[in-house]
Amino acid sequence: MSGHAAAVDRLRAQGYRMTPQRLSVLDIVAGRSGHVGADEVWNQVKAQHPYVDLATVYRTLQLLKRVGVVTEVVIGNKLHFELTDQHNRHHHMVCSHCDAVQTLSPAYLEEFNRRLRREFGFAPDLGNLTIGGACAKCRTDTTDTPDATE
Amino acid sequence: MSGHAAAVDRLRAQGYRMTPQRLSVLDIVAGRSGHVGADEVWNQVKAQHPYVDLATVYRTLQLLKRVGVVTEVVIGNKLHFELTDQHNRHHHMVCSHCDAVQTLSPAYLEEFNRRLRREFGFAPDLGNLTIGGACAKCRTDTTDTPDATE
DNA sequence: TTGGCTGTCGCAAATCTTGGCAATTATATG
DNA sequence: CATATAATTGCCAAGATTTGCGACAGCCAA
Repeated sequence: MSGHAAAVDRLRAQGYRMTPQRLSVLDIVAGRSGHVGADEVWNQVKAQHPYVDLATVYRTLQLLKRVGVVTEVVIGNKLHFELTDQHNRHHHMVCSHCDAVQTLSPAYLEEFNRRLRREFGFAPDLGNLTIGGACAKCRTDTTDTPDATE
Repeated sequence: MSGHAAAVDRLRAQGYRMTPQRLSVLDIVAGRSGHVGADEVWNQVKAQHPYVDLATVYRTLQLLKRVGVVTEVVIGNKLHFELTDQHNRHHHMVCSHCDAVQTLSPAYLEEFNRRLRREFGFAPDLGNLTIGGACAKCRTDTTDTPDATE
């Protein structure tokens, strides 16, 4: 409940409104420690508001993402979302073999971030950065060591 | 035609076959300096083989990607592909406002790559890395400076 | 309060991508 | 060159996500 007031403010500040549907979506994402799939969010939303459409859930998640309240993580072919934690920002390493997700401190990319801004004027949105690859476990499991790693 | 022989060898070496469809897809991607959308590939493939299915194009592109012949770039919500240039590897910076694409030397991520392997045993597939964000032009155009940049 | 403007929603259709399955074809072998 | 076999294709449909649109609701001005 605490974080919701802030989210409402953020929406209002940009001319958006807080609706029951949006509150519900926010509740569900906020109620998780990790990330949630869009479909999962929908299922839970329907428990409270059976009439809510899946499109609304998607739109809401994209909205919350745009406003900075939630963060999008691409896992496999599906979109997942998690509450943006201002005090514990992190990136994601997703194993393309087993879809396992590890978090990564932004410290690892600070220098990189600065260089992109300085040298290209490009402001990377690393909040949405997801790094694909092979996790330690799957690397030993598979015979074909992916060397397209550069 | 020159690069194709190498591609054929790569496929054969892993037990795959070279079919007219695959050759056609390869031709088209190779005929571009930049990246091509899957649909665009399909349209051009159909000019030569009208019966080819879109699914085949997607499967072929994924195959060529797996073998390392082409590289996948996510632009907007669509998949694009380009010929993998062994001698000029690069990453992509995609502006989320105007979908402009800039290339980035892998040198910028060498240190990062090494740390991930060393500290996590995670082998990042940076060949597929695409960094979203706001390009220099769009940053000045937009009023809402995206600070969710971390 | 009454309009009017704008943001939202539900619904349906469209778009992009992937998967199942039977028919077809590339390739090694005799 | 004919044959066997496994890879590949086409076709179809499903899954995931986005978009267009008409209806509706909140909010500000008069």
